[in-house]
Amino acid sequence: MFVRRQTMADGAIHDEEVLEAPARGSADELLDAGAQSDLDAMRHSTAHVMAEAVLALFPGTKLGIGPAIADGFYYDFDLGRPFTPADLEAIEARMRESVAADHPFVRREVPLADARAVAEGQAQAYKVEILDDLARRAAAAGEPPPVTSFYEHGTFSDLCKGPHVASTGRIGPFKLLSVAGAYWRGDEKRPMLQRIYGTVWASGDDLDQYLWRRAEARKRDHRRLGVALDLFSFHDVSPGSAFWHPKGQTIWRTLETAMRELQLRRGYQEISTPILVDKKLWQQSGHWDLYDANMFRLQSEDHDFALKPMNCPESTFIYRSKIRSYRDLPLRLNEYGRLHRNERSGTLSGLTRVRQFIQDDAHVYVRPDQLADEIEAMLGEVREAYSWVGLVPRFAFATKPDKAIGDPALWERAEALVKDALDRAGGDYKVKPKDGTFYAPKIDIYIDDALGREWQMATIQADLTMLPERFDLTYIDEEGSEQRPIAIHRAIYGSLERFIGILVEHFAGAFPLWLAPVQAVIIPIADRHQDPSREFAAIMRARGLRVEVDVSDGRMQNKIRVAQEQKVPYMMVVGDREAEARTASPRTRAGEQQPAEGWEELAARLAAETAARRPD
RNA sequence: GCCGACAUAGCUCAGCGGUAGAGCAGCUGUUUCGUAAACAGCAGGUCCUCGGUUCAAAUCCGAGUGUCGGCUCCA
Repeated sequence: MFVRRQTMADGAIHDEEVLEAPARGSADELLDAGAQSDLDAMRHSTAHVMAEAVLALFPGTKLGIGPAIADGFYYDFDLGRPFTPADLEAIEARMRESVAADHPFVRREVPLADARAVAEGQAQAYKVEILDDLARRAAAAGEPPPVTSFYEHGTFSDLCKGPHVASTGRIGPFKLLSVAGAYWRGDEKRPMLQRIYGTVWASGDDLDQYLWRRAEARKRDHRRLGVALDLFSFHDVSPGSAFWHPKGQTIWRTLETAMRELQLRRGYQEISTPILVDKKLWQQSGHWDLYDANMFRLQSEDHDFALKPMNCPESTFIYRSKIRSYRDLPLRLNEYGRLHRNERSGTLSGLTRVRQFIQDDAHVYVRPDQLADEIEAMLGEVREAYSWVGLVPRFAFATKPDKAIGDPALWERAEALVKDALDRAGGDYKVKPKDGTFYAPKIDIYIDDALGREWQMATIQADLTMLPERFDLTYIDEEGSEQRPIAIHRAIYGSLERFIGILVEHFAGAFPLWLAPVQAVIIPIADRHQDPSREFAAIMRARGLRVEVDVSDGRMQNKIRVAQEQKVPYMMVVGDREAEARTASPRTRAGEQQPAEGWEELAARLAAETAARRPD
């Protein structure tokens, strides 16, 4: 499944696992020895077999690392040139030979110094570096150099903590998937290696199912469906920025309207602030130093400006436009501001990674004693909004990163308050150390979509530093003295672009009635049914429904097919019977035929369904 | 940004040194039809851009632009 692996904790624990791992054993025994699953062990073993094949076919290749990952494995190689598709086929064939030969995996423990000598002898520079790192880490912890382990199968041997399956014959059906460049240790200043990705499963059925899931994910790809459903497009005149077509914009406005309704109920007030902002603001906020690489800058009349990458600093101008009393708080200011972030060209991707986007952003200024209640209420906002589209949020608590501004004491206080709110809201959450923003600890909200893929969506940040301190925000308390408010930054959909992209894939383009850009298509059978159809459409539109009449020259069957392909929730055929009786029997896009109803009743029923914002 | 691949009609794609093709969509005509494709005809292209090689370039080479797969899973 598309489950994201947890990142491992520190290295010391792994060293213990290494020492306890048996020299040989069944996959189950090895599992007991510390692998997350026998599947992981098998995936790791497959990576070894791939490395064996690569070394056999391309002697002198330097090995990077080759871990198991979600759904498969990879191995990084340095052979001085990229792999070709033909290389992959040859490697795969060579791997099958190794699997057929059923070589046992043998574990051998070697003192670190000896291992280093071996790796150096084989000119495996990356392995030498790994060993040196291990030695350095042990030294830093005041421990003796650890004993390392090698796993051998056939003539191949690789530095590896294990565990592995008993022999290469235990490796299930596999397939090499792709090659990609990958920097050594993810660092763009280091050499670029060639990474081969592969997948391996316990059974042929599992492999087929995985490949089917990949194919299904491709079919649901919002970039494909966005074109097919006429929602949006991208053009090289503005890379990373969507052009919204009428239907996509309808989805957008519908989501926005729903959120505005929620915000009104929760006491938010909407503001709007400029996009083009003087450098001095960004210097004051800290963005100029810490967010520099992500800002688009421009100059005019000797002034430096930047397009805003975030709305937050400007909202403080509205806060400070008058003296605030403790009675004014919480002050909830929301803004649908257009943001620009200069993402590196190679990272742009459809609607999920863009340079220009709009968030359903808000900044809520609270007294410290109000923070936990407010955050708890926001978690409720998230649950409500996500229920409209059938998503269930999960929460993660992200703490202070290394690159941060502000007084450490304030950070400590902010983290304690956020944690308190999370605990009070109940439910599980995981902790992501050092994953906060440079100005605030935060709660990140994740969902799993219909294909089980995890996405990061909303965020709630408790800021005691950037806005309150740097912009000197105050309120007057009961005693008449000045106090600092806390600023909560919060977005629920997050970026509307990204949210819609995820929804397209989640629903495979079949949006629920309340969100569908066209909610119903009325299909006249013959030309004489066009006027009655228009009359019916007018009744539907009077109820606020988004309805089209298909007056094209096609046959009814074809019109149904087109509406099906456009994933329109309801189709209403109008022929002699319907025109006469002023009724319609809706056909759903699931192919279900509903009983005939009068035009007025049907319009009222669909309008009520729309207002309910149900996710199905 | 870096590595690799790709870029042909609105869409999906074929053609891979010798004057540009299909299906769908579009337009026109015929058809007026009961719940997933009526029939016929027509039109549609600086083959991403710029430069080079060649008698000849969509095709080969180079540069640029954009898109896609990655660069975050740490023996």
